[in-house]
Formats: sequence, structure tokens, C-alpha cells
Amino acid sequence: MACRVSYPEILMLRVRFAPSPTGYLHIGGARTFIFNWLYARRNGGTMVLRIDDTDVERNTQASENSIFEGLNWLDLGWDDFCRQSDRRHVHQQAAEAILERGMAYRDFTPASSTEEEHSHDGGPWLCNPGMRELSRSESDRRAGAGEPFVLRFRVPRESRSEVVVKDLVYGRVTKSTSDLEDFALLRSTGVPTYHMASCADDADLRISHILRGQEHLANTFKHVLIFEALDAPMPQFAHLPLLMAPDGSKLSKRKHGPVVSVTTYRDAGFLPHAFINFLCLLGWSPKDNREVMSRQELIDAFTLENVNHSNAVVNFTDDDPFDPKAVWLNAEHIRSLDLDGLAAKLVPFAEAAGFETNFGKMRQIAPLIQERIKLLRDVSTAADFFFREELPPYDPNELIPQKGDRAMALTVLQTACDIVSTAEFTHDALEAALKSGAEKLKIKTGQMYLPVRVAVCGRKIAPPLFSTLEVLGRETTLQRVARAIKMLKS
RNA sequence: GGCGCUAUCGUCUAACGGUUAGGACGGAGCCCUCUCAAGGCUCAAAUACGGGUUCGAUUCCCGUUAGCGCUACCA
Repeated sequence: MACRVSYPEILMLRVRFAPSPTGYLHIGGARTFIFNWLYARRNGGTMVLRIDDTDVERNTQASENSIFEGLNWLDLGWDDFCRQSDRRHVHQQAAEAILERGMAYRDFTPASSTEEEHSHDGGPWLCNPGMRELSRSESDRRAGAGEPFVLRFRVPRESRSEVVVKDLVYGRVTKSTSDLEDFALLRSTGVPTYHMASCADDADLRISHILRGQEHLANTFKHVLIFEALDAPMPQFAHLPLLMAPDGSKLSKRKHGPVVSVTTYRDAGFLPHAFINFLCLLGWSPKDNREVMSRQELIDAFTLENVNHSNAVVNFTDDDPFDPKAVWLNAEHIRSLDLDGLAAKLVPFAEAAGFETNFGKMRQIAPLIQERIKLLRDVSTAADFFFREELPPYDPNELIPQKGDRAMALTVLQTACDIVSTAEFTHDALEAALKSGAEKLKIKTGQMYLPVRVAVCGRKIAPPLFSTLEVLGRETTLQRVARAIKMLKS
């Protein structure tokens, strides 16, 4: 009894991610998935995705869809799949086995008497009086007569003083058996509880390492007891620090809404890689000051020893749902994308914003905005003037350069109009032509470029001018410069 | 209430018991520059509190405080 069998090192390492479809996939869940995946890849193991859908009341199809949507977007994949609702017989048998071994008992106390549990001063509630001591024959008789009962684990408080968990992250954690209540295995409806179903499945699926949120650390003492009662090899446990909201509360789907949903990040134009990179840095670090890391670098660097023990807060606000560091990491990853890849990713975002475009056009635009956007959706604000037939109205005063006036703007644009209608439409030729235009007018180059920029982009803040003109083409440029001139004159 | 876990700049995090407590994001400033970015440089910013142990404590121990979790026939 003292020395439990655990999974031999040679055996295949198996991890699992077991979300319950009671809400959309949130970033905490995503991080648990990622850490499991990383651990499996790093150690040549297998990753199982198990949908823990035993809570029929709260399960929704929408939640399950959201989980798959999020997971698929992450683009990490899994090796094996199952759902708990298909495995009721496993849980049922496990519960019966524990009852047969005398390590569980039937509790016929009606469910209504739950409120008075809180009135226990000092110590914890341990069990309902009388039920633990019911003889087996009496118990069988009442059950046979159809009396409803809860199956409870008989915590061995007499034979054992404490339960020990050897956690790969938190180390040795113990709990006194006198602080552990006789927890439920089967509800009075016969449906197994989370603890029962989860452990029975983990044992049956031969999960060797359980990496999950720290909220389960306190549950693990119960789980250890169940694995022992099942006479199953003991998996290794590793608990992960929790993700918190800026106000210190635990991240929750209900309280924090879509800001914590994985699909929110996807829809805003995060690169899955950047998102993964960000999440990895919450509660874990490679300890060598690296931050921007590729998937392979993460796999190579990931160890449980480097997982922190304290919770991490995701720094979002009411105004901005995204942690600035996540945004920065995304910008970093966007910059390291090749232009073809970036263009391809940008197209759907431009289309979603209502612009008509295609890969060829986007491929021209991509280099101009690559280091100017932080999220893929920014394409709609950073490059809108490339897509629009006609520029939205803007203030003609914007056309007036620094230390210049309306007259200067007009002269500049008229000069530019001539240049643009004859010059070769390449970056270098346009630069040379506009530069000499400035010289001729005896003004600074900046004073020359600004009116043109505003004329073709509709604003002062835009990508570099000559490349922009090159992409826009002579026709459009001429049209927009002419319109600017008209606006200045009126 | 009981039990468990945790505590370094605003946030994410480094630091064999010996460092001017490091890096990153964000902020401020400067440089570069056709605007905006990107890039380069600089600055501000932290060991929760109180006791020990030690020549020496961010680091080890105890206490306090605070936060989180578990304490359900939720997961």
C-alpha cells in the first residue's frame, strides 16, 4: 500500500486536455492545452483530447463548437480523441469496483440538507452521520428497494494520517485525511461526478501525466485516493498557475465575457503562433530572457521545472481587451512573416472589412504595412486608401504643409500633377522627380511630399510615399491629386 | 470558518545565500527620418510587512497581512 506503482519511464508518455463544454474556450484553457501539447512534443508523447461532457445540464453544443474552433485555430492538433459521455460504462464499472472493495459506501441522506453544512464551526464537514457505518447487507437492501443514494468515497482516516501529492510543479503537497470529506463518486441519479469520471478515464486511457490548472491541486488528494482504490498506476501531476484578471479575480467566461475567448483573439487578427507565444510566457519562462520564440524553440525549451508557482494576470482593460505584450508579440511575429504568407493572411481581413481585393494586390500592399500593423485586422485602417475607389471626405487644410499655406499646397499639387503624369511609375523615378520638383519650387522635400500624401491617402499618417504611389498607379494618383486641387480651390 | 497554494518594477518575468536586483511590454525623452512605423540610445519604475538563522537574506525558517483555490449529488 505504501509504495504505489507509477507509469514506467519506458512506457509512452500520455497527456490529455479535458475541457468541459460549458462555455467557450477561454485563454486559460488554451494555455493548459498548449502546455500539454508542448510537454507531449518535447518528450515524444501522445496528446489526447477528451471532451468532459458529463454535466448534461450545462453542456451546450455552442460551447463544444467554440472549443473546436479555438483549438483548430491554434493549429497544434492532437493525437487521440474521445468524449466522456461515450464512456459511461468505464466510470460506472470503476465506481462499482470501489464499492466492492469497501472503499466507498452508499449515502441515503436526502439531497436537501445541504445548507446546514456551513454551520459546522471550526473543522470541515466529513460525512453524513450513520451512513458510513451502514452494514453492507442493509445498504444493499435499501438500494434494492429503490431508495436513492449518493456513492461516497470512504476516506481512510483511521488507517492513514495524510495523503501526499508529488506535484511536478509544486513539489510535495500534503493534506491530512482528517481534513478530507467523504466526497461523492456517484450522484443520486447514478451519474458519476467529475472526480469519478475524470479519474476512471485517466486510468483507463493510461494517462501518464496530468497537467491542469492549479484550481485542481486541492482536488488531487481525492484523485490520488481514487487511483489507489482503482489499483491503477499513479499518473504524475503537474499543476499550472492560474490566469487572473487585472482586478485579481480568476479569469472567467461569465464575468469577463468575450475578452477571454480564444476566438476574440483570432477574429482580431492575432497570429496563432503569436498567441501561443504570449500564453507560454504567462506562468512559464525559458529563464534566459528570450521572449519572441518560434514553435520549435518553445518545444525545445519547455520544461515543467520552469513553470512558476504564482498566478499571472492578463493585462486587459475595458478599453482594450488585449494585453499590450500580446499585441507587441503579434506585431513581432507579423514582421517576421514572409510577404506571401502575410498577404494571404491579410486578404480575409480586408474582405471582412468590406473591401474588395485579391492576393496579387495584397501582395503589393503587404510590404508597405508589414511593420505598421499590430493586428491583422489593422489592414482595414492602415491600407484602406488602396482599396477604396474614392477617398472619404477629409479636411482640405490637411493638405497644407508645415510652414506653408494654401497657395503653397496648390502649387505643390499642380507641380506634382505634371510630374505624375509623365514620370515613370517606380519608387526611384518618383522620388527623383518629386525631389527635383521641390528644388524647383525652392521648398523642403517634406513640404513637397505632404500635400501629395494627403491627396492620395486622405490623411497625413500613411506608408512611405513613393512606394504608395507605385502601388496606387498613375491613374488613381492623378485622379486624387486633381480632386485635392479642386478642394483647395473651392 | 477549515484546509491548500502564492507573494520581485503598473504587467509578464531573471537572479548557486554575496549583483549598482537583470530583461521584456507599456510610459517618458533623444537620435534616425518624406508623415507614421520600424530601428538605435537614455530615463523613471520592484524584493508586501515583522521577526529570526547567517559574516551576509529577494533567496532558508516562523508569524502577520493580502490574493487565489478547494471545502457541492459543478467541472
